[in-house]
Amino acid sequence: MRPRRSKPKTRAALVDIAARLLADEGPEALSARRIASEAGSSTMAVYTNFGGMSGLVREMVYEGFARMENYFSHVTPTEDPVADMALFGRAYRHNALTNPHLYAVMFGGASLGGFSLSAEDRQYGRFTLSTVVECATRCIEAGRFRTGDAELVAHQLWTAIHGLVTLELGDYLIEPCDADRVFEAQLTSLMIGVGDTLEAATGSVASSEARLATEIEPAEPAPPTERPANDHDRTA
Amino acid sequence: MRPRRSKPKTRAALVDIAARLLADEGPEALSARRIASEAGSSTMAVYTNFGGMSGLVREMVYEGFARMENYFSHVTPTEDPVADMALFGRAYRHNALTNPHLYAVMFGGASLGGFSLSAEDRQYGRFTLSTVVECATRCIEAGRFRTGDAELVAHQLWTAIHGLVTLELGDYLIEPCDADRVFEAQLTSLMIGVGDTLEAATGSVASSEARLATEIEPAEPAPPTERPANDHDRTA
DNA sequence: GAAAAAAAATAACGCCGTTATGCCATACTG
DNA sequence: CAGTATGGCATAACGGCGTTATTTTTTTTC
Repeated sequence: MRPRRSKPKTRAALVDIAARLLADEGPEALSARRIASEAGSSTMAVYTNFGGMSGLVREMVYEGFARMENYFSHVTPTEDPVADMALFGRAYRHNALTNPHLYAVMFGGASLGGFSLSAEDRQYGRFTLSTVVECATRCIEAGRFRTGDAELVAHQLWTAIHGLVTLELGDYLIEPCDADRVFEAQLTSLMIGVGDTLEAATGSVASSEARLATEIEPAEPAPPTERPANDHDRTA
Repeated sequence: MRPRRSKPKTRAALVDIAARLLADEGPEALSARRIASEAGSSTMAVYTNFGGMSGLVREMVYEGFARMENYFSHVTPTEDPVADMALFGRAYRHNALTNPHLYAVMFGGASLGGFSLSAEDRQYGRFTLSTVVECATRCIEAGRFRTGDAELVAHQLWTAIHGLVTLELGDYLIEPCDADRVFEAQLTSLMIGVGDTLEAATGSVASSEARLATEIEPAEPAPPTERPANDHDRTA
């Protein structure tokens, strides 16, 4: 005798409300009581649907990586792989600046009362890097990048841009070295650092700038992911 | 009639206990109640001495930057400024890995219940970069770095290494691209990116590795800063 | 010694995540 | 169609948090 199934409205409503609270008011507004109150339900709904706040936060993280992946999917490969790579960097930063609180949660920079992500959660989004690795491979094959390890190159670019974005979101980068300046200089330096020439890198980075507005920024926020609903797997 | 002055023991004791709790158990153990309990006093001590938890956290941040500056001060300039610069990178990472929770608090990566740092606090440690800027100037004067803006170069190196360290502390960097590998590759790439040659950068980065163990790691944790005691300036 | 004033103790307020309990709608079974 | 078990959800409670109003204690100065 299989009993009542939770009406799927509740779960989606909780996710939507949590996402809105996170985006509008930041991580401090993400409380089970607040979310339940706005959903017109009790805090128990959070526990039956997600096993606790951690589960709901994990859902947000998945959503965050889905958005990032959506932006990445709009980087169309061209015959200038280094420009494509620079565009990945711009897309990464654009995603972080568009969803700053979500980005902070994804990479632990958020003030989440106490619940933390599991190791599995942290590694969840690393698959997103696979497109970047492919692009790095094309850069190497084109003779633009020196190193033979595309995955290593992707990690170097990722960690560098992540650091800049993190400090930018934390308001650590101010004039005269504001985030825009450091970012542009860093993009070029990174390409040179892994093997490109000054001239080629400068050109490719410059050409990637226009593509941000045409290819990446118009990307809509991606449909509400509708994940396979892995309820009840509460974290430690 | 000037009244009772707080016996200075209490203030120092609170800072010491908080620092120990942060180092041993992480940011989640940093509660006014817990600290007061371990100090054998009431939570009010936190408010009279620091104006609240934010004030005490700010004190930790100052301590954190003092430790970083202490490590930086052990980077002795040599005739290979690029090796010196690489050593700054190693010192930065060493400091972060030695005081991981403290580093997380300094740059907002910590789960602090809700209290955040003021803009002033965030900019406090940027003076620490001045030694790095000087080193960048020497690199430029030596013809090793291309760009003329030493401050910009310092920011590029800082944000890149910060990103790597942040992801390393969050356990985001796993095999085969573990933190050590990415860090070593990144050090060299960064130097090349800002103008050094592959050969020169490789040599300087390699030579900086031995200096970490001899110059930086032996540096003791720096004396308990004994700051000018700016009590009562509670943050918003 | 007395008085003033700041530090610290006590206890309370309103948050938080979490959970034990119980109701009740639902979806199987017969 | 009726009965029943089962899982979602509301209620209310527990312990912990930062913070604060109130009171007590201690020190300094006259």
